[in-house]
Amino acid sequence: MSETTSTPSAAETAAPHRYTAELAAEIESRWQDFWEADQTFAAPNPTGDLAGDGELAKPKAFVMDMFPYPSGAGLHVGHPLGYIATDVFARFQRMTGHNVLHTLGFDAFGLPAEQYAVQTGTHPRTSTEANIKNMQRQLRRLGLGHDTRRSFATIDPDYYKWTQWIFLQIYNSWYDEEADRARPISELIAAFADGSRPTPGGTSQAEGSGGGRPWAELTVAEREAVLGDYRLAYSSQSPVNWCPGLGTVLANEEVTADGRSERGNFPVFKANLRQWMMRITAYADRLLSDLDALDWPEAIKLQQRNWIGRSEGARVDFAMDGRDEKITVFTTRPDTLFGATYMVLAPEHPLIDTVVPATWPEGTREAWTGGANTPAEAVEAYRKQAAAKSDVERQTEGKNKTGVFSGAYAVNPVNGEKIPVFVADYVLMGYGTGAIMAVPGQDERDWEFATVFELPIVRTVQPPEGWEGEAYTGQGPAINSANDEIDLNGLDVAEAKRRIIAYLEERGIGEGTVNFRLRDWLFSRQRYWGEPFPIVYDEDGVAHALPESMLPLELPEVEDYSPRTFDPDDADTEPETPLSRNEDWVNVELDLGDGVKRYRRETNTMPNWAGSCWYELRYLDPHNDQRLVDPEIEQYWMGPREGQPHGGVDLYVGGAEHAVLHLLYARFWSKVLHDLGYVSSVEPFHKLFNQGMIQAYVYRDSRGFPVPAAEVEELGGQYRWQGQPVKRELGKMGKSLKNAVTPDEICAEYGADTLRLYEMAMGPLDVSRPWDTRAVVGQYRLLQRLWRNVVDETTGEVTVTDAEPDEATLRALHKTIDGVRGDLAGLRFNTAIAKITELNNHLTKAGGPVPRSVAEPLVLLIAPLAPHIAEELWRRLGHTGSLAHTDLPVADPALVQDESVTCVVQIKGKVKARLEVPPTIADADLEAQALADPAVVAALGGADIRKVIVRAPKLVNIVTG
RNA sequence: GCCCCGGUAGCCCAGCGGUAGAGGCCAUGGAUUCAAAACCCAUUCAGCGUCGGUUCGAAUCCGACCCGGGGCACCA
Repeated sequence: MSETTSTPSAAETAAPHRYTAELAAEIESRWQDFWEADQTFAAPNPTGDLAGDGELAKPKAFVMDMFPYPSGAGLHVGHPLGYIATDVFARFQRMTGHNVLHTLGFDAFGLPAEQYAVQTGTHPRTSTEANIKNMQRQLRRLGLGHDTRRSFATIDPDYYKWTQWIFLQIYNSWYDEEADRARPISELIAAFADGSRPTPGGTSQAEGSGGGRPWAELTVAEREAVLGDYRLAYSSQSPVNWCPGLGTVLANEEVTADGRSERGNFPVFKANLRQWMMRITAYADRLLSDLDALDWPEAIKLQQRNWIGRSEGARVDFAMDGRDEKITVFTTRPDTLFGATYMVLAPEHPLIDTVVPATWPEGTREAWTGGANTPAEAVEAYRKQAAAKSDVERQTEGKNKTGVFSGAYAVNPVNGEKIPVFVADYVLMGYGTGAIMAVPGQDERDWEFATVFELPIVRTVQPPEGWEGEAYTGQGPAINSANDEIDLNGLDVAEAKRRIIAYLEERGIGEGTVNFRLRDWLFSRQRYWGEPFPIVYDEDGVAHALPESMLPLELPEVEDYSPRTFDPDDADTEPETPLSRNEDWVNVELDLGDGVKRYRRETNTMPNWAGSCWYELRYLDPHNDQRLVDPEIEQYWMGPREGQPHGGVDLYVGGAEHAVLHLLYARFWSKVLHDLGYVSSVEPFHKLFNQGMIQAYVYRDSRGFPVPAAEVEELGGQYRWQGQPVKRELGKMGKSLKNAVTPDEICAEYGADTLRLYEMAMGPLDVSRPWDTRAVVGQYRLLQRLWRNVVDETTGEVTVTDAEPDEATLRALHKTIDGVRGDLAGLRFNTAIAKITELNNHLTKAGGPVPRSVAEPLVLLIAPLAPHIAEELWRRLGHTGSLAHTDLPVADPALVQDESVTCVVQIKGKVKARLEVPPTIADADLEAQALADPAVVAALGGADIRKVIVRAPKLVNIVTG
């Protein structure tokens, strides 16, 4: 050991009891151990294995984070921002008389975990569990007050047993439109069986159908086909998003606007595949209307509303010219029906094949034929071309309208005009009916198409005077809209819609209707690392649900768990499920109630959203092996109550990137579980808060490559790395940008309390801001001054006195108490810290020993933010046990105001004098005092006073004539 | 193109009709030290993105525009 390290430094000699990083580390690990041993944060349930000793007299508070993927990269300082915030809030709630449930689990299935496992060549479970351990270590070091008894990971068989169980409930349910809720499928079967509900005929999209025959006469396969059209989870053959680069299909929500996978940014193609779907569309209306009573950021509500995309309009039937078929369209502008001069079918529209004539009709324009000899050839060529295009290509080709004439004509039902039917890819099969009536006069897209193909344009809404634009989509009186039976001319848009809908309904050729953009949720993935479906197929290919007794259906151990991925740009590929490679697992003999038979297992797995769709419920009752959650416990923590009509978690904090995906899916599952009577809450999350992102500077060299940010030096506004100039930009924090800062580093340098304070003090929680390691020291200094206000750095003795604080200190304390309570309740942690700092600075400046009656409330106030140092000081101040459940001080309203306030006297808005006055001064007294002030008299110079505005006690404004 | 959110000191941010500043960083000066770091004390720095309007009074309310960030985007 060298001399320099063995000899204590002068500072250590002078102040051996100073709050240093070493002392902070010692205090922090000691209190973390104490909390764990003491189970300080264990929240009692009303009943069950986690029930407490007595009555749960306190109001509850259920605080939650969006749980993390256990990434192999470990945490950087941006990750725990939300976890610290919820911990501060939870601790605050605990100190204001609440029974607080706060814990954290892990969302450990899914693509990221699997990809990481593939990269590192280890089994997903091995790497995932190691990552979870590492993350738990990092998080524990931050002093998060979690009820660790309630933590779990979605990959735990005890957990995913219930994920599978919920899937079965959804599978075994249907949506009763009349009752407007989900009901068990058994009730539907009973209704079919006793004839109280007729079996549907011929509408099934599945092979075979009931065809309206009595239920008793249907085969098992036929019955299943009928039920498949009702089940809330069903398998169907339909166009889905196929992503060869990921080797799996994706939900619409996982595909970006430019047709790429949200994860990995690979191209996505349309492919017709049999996949599992969730009938989320049945809940479209409720998902929309229930948003209103939620305490969510407006931006998120708006995104959900847009995604659900409710639009009111009408269905209208157009008869085909000379044929029996009709084309049904959806339009939001039935009032413009007289202006419909052509129609368009989506390339995938099933009617195309039947309506295309053998030859081009007389007089077909060359430009409409796409150069083909027959309509069939033209359509076939166009469909091929459209199918080969990825959504990316459709996007990059912009809004140039393409299409081809089908050779068929339809008839406009209100004016009898023969109008041509086109096939064009600007109409999407997935929206409305996949067919439109085109009204170029009032629709920009139709106008463009009509221009390209020289189709007639009829305005049916009078544009305003001086209108020089093309399609007019605004309000105005109807024109050119009358026949012998109806006259819309002169009516405004809304009234014209009403009249025409009534007209269409009378004649049975249309009806007012509501259409949604939302589509059913594609629920199967061709991956290994997900929940297996509890479904098997018999020898006829009929699906059967596994009974609850066979759950959990565990993932088999396989040699090769990696997904089959393809050339990302090769649309002509098909997914292959990893589980299908395992014949021993796939082929089973089971007794499902009618003797032992051979079955094949479903080899798809569930998407990673499945596990996060209901985890809030499992936190409540994590060890229950009889039900997913005890109803009494669910009612206690999440049930509807005053101000929370739909129930739900009291505070849910997470990133805004889950605005649609996770939050929409979780809401959907909540509603199903509610309808089926398993939970009392209708919504999972009452209050949602989106935290901002911690950004970081990225420094790039002349080639544009990131250089290690920690090694960059700043010289007079210039940034240099190893002598060479580098450019600075603001970006995300991460290993690849060489700017990651880890919580471990900051904890080692300053301690967890400093890190917590810094992250909370950087700015409002919902705002993104750049990380600045140099600035962290500011919060460290605060803690050092706080420590020094209580503990003598030289002797380690507690220095507080029993003397009464002076008036100014007392008022400062109560103002701080008042302000901090309000700020913590409102998640304004940055201003709460500023107020605590202000009080602490006041005490530092006052010098001398701090009165106990000030030091103790100060320690309590900072406890939610910097819990370790607060616990330590509280202990040194003579208290036993933890302060975690001690009540925060309450401000005396009489002491919240200053003794005197400065009143500003303005003349015509300009400050001319200042007066020290009591805060309770009356308007008249203040006015008199202001007018008598020598400076004011001088400034007035005898001018006429027109008006005096008094806002006691802060302001007097004199307006002169 | 449409819809949100935001532009206040060199930087991060308070203030959201009434004195432009709560807090922190940085910088500078002082104190301390044999010296330095740390700690302590003090100070500098903006007229609130731009232009109009409302008002006795606007950073704050309203309108238009500019800049930055986010979302949506052939959805009939």
